[in-house]
Amino acid sequence: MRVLEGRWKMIIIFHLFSEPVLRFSELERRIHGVSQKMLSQHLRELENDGLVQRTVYPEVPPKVEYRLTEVGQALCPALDAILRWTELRRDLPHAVAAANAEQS
Amino acid sequence: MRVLEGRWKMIIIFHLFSEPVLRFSELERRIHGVSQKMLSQHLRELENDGLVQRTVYPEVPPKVEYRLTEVGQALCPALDAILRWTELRRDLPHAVAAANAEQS
DNA sequence: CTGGATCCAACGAGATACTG
DNA sequence: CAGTATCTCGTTGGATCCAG
Repeated sequence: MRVLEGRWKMIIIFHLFSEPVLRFSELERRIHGVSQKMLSQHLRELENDGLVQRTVYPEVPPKVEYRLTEVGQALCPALDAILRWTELRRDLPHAVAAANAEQS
Repeated sequence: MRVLEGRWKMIIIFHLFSEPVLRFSELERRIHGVSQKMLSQHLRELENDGLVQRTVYPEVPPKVEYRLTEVGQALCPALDAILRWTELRRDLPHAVAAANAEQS
């Protein structure tokens, strides 16, 4: 379960979910604020954990594609559920604040 | 979404999911390896984020109960999906390893 | 274009001791 | 019982420079 730990991992997977094949620079552009180091590091970890497949095309200039593996795709329903939860959360933050206020 | 970041947060929520009301020491016993510091710190953060409700009984000895808020409970389907995914992952780690081996 | 290497700051997390 | 206070250390993450 610690496979998902890391500032950008879920975000990377989200992007590879909505856009099945992405190159390094495309991910970099889509994920605002990520550094090259963190992107490649997280991609390597996700690859080692079997969530992401890395395909290298021996060309000049180099071209590398990333896509989710079968296991990675199996995660999508779960991440979708989390995404929907975050949206739900924004819909009723007042109830939360009110409950906390009452409590104290 | 960073609300869930932290080594023990998901685990805490899992326990409050299967056992709706737990005291501090009960959580401490159930979560193997957590320190008091991390437990109370994560519980405070979860409380501030509106996922966990903290109830103090002004008794001697002190008694504090933790339970999920409505928002916290809404997370359970998502966490369940993740849990099921981790189990699925253990069922086909061979396919992953094989794919990696072929790739390289 | 796709990174690797290096350095550094900030944060997370554990161990330990102490308290109302 | 339910924490807080420190200290320390390892890890994470960012910036920058370099390379095939």
